[in-house]
Amino acid sequence: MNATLKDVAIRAGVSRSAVSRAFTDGASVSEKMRRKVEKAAAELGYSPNLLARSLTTRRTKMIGLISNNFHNPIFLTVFDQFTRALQERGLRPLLVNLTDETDPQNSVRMMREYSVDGVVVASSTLPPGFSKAFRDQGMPVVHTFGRYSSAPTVHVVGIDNVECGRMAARTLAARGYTHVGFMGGPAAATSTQDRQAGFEQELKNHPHMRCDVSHAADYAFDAGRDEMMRLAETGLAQAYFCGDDVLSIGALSALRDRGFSVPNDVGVIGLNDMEMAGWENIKLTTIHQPIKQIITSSVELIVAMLEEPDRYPEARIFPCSVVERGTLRPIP
Amino acid sequence: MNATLKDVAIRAGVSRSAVSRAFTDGASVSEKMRRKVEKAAAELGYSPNLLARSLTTRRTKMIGLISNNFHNPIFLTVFDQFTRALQERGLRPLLVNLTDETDPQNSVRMMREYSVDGVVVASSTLPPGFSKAFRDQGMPVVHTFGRYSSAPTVHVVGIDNVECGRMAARTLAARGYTHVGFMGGPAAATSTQDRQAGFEQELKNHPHMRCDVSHAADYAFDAGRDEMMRLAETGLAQAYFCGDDVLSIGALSALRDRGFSVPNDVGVIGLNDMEMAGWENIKLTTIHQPIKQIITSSVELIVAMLEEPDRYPEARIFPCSVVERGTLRPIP
DNA sequence: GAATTTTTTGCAACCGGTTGCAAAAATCAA
DNA sequence: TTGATTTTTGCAACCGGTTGCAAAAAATTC
Repeated sequence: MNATLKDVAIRAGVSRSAVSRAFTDGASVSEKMRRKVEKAAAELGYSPNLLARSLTTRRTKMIGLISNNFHNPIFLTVFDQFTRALQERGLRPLLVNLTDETDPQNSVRMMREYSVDGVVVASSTLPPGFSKAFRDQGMPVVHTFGRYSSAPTVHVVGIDNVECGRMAARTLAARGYTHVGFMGGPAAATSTQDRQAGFEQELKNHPHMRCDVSHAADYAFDAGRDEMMRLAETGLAQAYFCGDDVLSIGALSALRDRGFSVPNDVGVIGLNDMEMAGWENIKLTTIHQPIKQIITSSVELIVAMLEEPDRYPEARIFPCSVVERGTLRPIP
Repeated sequence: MNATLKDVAIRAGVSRSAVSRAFTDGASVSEKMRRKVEKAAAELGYSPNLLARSLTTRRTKMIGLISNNFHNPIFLTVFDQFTRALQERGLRPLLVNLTDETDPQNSVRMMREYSVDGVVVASSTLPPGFSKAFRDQGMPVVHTFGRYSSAPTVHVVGIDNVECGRMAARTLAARGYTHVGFMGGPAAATSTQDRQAGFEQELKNHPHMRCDVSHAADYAFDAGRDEMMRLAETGLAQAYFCGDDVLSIGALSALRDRGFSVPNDVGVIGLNDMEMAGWENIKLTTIHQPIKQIITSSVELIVAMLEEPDRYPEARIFPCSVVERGTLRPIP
């Protein structure tokens, strides 16, 4: 059906190797030969089969992009950035949707079956062991939004969630709140655990501050809304650090629904600074996570690993900062 | 590095064909042989290379998933649904991000290079010619959210945008608005053109109604907001049909910002019924598009085409319906 | 113009699988 | 037990490419 190398070779009256060389740059071919081959190829509408090629070159130019969060709008940005950055480098993302699965074995097998050149795990909820499973199979892997560790076994690109927790606590303290709440995402998510740990740790420096802790079932609007509804029944703190913007927006919706004014009655600070956080009808005060830089860096890293698979693991941590909008009361 | 067929064959002391057969179901292998091979394979951690296999079977089990909208949150749902539905059928999506490109030739070549089994074009803005280019190359293709045509040349799954336009006009007419506005997405998008056509067509049945027309630069929050800001300067209609929910939400933000009350001063009706449209602080009246059904159907269709590539083209059109929330004044 | 060096080309083997065909083994019938 | 039939197995060619090596062609040197 589609023209093959052989067809082009016959048409151009040359050997198959010659055609192959004409299509790989850096190969030893004369100008005359290249032109002859290109002409024949154009006439036949030939384009090389990358998968057949990968058999010998051992490069498929495919990168497995694994995620388990298709509910948080932030991930649309994440996919956008990833696909573009990969495409710019001639790579293609093979998308894996992991909903509810945390056992890496299936994914590892699948990625091996497809001979992807590398794997990007884009998730703030999967445990470090997940990405480690790929490394153990000798696959280049980068865990984007993964847990920061001072002794990483796998390349991690993201933020220091513990520090973000601290930052949130400091921000609330500075505004004079004395009874605060941490509303995390799923308790099993590493990002939630770390943000909580940092938050509580910093509060120890402010002994007069009380802290409630609770968790939403998911990093999603509904989960945040439901959890805040529940809290509104049982009694509210003065201000909440929500583990994520989409949770915060859900929480805001619940608060307004219950007749509470934000920030007068209750304050909210989120994390991510997603596009929506800046919308006029939301105006969420939040901690900015530099998504774009994180992803660019992740792609650079995975590309570097293609050249140097045994690269010494590193953690690339990007600083975050508070973006002041309208959901916390001003500094007194 | 990774164990190959040959390694397993040697270890099990059988021929390579035997190993191959043990891994393809329906092949002629004795139970004894299968067990022997599986044991050796397990010991070596072998899993077959799907791409090498695809060379002879001519099936890669990869589906190209092409989209050009990574700004509309609705597409996160779209990707979620697509990846899951494909995965359930043992297929993998190879994601293509098309930002700003409407020439299909590049994409076609790329999809051929990767020998995808089929292509799903998920876009309401790309012209029919785009998906047709794949069909012309003999590739199974489904255009999801594509333009409905009574004589489709390519399989289309989606809604009747013209009818949606009419529906919006009828809804506004029933509420007694006499000066309405159509605020579309990009003028080049087929969905915008069709929605506008239906809208204007229906208004002809209501000669007392006046209609303004304008377009946002993109199907995105900012674009909707900017466009409504502009309209607020030059004079507003009583109610707007916005070509999409995310545009509507942008428009709402602008209206509230400019001090207009919705629905008292200005009414808004959107299209899509995205998750956010139901949020408490938004409560957008909109036309529901059955995304889930559309995608399930799209995947069923592309799977069917793998068996029957020359299947006669069809258009699968799903009905939409108005979801009443809080952004239009009640029927008088 | 011959000898030497460099560049270009084709041969043949290989990448990791599948598959048609015929031989071998197992099963069945008498 | 033998012969016929069915099932299982291995051989070898193939899928669509790449690549090391040696021969051929072109370029350079003297």
